[in-house]
Amino acid sequence: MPSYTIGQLARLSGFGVETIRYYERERLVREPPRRASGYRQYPEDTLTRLRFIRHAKELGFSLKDIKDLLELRVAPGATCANVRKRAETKIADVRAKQKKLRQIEKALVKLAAACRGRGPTSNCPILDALEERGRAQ
Amino acid sequence: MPSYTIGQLARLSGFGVETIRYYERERLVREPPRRASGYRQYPEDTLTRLRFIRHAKELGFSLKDIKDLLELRVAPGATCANVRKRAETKIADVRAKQKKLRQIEKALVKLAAACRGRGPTSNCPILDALEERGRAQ
DNA sequence: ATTGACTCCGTAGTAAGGTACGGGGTCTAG
DNA sequence: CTAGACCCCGTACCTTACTACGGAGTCAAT
Repeated sequence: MPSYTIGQLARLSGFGVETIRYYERERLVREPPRRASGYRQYPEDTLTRLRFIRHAKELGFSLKDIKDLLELRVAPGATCANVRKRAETKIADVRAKQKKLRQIEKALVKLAAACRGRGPTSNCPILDALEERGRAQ
Repeated sequence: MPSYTIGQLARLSGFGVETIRYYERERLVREPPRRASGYRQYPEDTLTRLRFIRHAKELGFSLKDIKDLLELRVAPGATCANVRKRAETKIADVRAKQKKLRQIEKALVKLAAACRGRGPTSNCPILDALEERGRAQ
């Protein structure tokens, strides 16, 4: 199985080397084994994990949220009932986010459709669609 | 039509007074008219806007992103073609976010379903579903 | 008229999430 | 066997997005 140095991982994941070290300190990625020289040797799955972190960040999860999500797998001694309960909370969060995104999407589509590509912005009729949609809780 | 003091707006929007003043400095909300005393008098639509900001923040948009979204309405002198192009870029962003959320949701649902509520976590078979899904670009 | 809550402003401080630096050791291709 | 690229560590610094402070004026009710 392949293994990576921190620099290779940085290139492949799109994070900086310093950021990966920071995530290690913050326990978002596990401490990898080292070679004799002290160099970190990362297993493949660290890359998977880093990519997950990237996606989750773009979706507005904090590093703490992401840690919680990742720990749904590993929480030592936690019961399945507990894991399930926490998963269900996260599912509700995720669904709420999707709903809000659908509202914003709908408003943007309306906006784009209303613009026929001529005239100044102030002549576009539904330019406040975004705020109309934003009003919905 | 109703108007609000900054404190009323704070209570209704869930932001602090200081945060609203900060958003004014950062041009996320327009400077409201003042009464003789210098007190701010906000129109109703500022509340709508603040609620929109709240939702967008939860979805991982930065204040700069949010400003861009809000300015799709007001950009002075911008052509409709331009607005439409920018709206379409945002639509693509929003759809990508939704896709990622659906993947995370699916993984969480699988996780919750796999847990029958008994035994320790380590006995749950599909606890790495999250990372499996996270792998998908 | 006074009291208590609210508002004004500018400026300073804080928390999260990185990002850079610097002095040193390591690795590998030529 | 050495140059250039990479890695080690700790610490300091930076940006974003608030949050708090403090001294002064305002407002509404008693």
